[in-house]
Amino acid sequence: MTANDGVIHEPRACDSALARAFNFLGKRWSGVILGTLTQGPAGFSELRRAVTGISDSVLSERLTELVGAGLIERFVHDGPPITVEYTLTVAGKGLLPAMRELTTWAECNLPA
Amino acid sequence: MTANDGVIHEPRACDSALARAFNFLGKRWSGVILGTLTQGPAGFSELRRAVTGISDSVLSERLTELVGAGLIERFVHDGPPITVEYTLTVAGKGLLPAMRELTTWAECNLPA
DNA sequence: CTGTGGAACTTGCTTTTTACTAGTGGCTTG
DNA sequence: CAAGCCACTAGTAAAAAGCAAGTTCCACAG
Repeated sequence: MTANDGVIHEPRACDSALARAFNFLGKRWSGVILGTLTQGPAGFSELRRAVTGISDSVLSERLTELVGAGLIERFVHDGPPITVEYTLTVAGKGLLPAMRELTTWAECNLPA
Repeated sequence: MTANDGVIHEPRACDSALARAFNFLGKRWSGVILGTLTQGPAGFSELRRAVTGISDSVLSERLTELVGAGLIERFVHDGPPITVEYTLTVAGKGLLPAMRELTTWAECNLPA
């Protein structure tokens, strides 16, 4: 160690912010749920239908997580016909541009 | 069915392109691997160090998948000291803008 | 030439996540 | 009041991820 003191081969880490993002998005279904919600609020069954393939329990779990993370909100409208509505929070809406980028990318680069 | 023929309450599906994107990105680690590779090519061990927490077997699997999907390429430089290098393909590089969006979003909305 | 160590994986086994039913309680519809 | 939708919760089985070790090829130290 003669000349390059201090510059100890930084091991090239992935951006920690990106890593944090993929703590949520890297979980199966989260991205699609968020993506669906970008089109507007939805109820539980509506989401289940939109996110083809997901099961009730996992949807419930993912929603709880995302609410906990502050990306979506859960509103209970008690009618009498009590309904639940999930919407994006401000933080969640911030994902819109990224989602759009992702969508256009997928359209060009991922054949169906 | 009198006036609204054809407009049968479309069940609001998530954009299929987005869903396709999350077929890859929705898997644990894929996003971070791709994100690391946006900073330049890397070898296996380099990736293992960059993607903190991933195991060898999963990294190997993810890389194979991503190669198969055409997002990254695997080059074998046989020296004698034979080394392998993973780089983004053109399709993979197309993810850059989306990644950037995601990173800035995470910086603002996801506290460490 | 023996020993240490890195690169790039693969294999085998355990633990965590997901998925697949079912079931609950409130409320509407016929 | 039976049948059905909504929003979930519970229980269990299958799939994925994690962990630890082993492998081959090579380089460098002693």
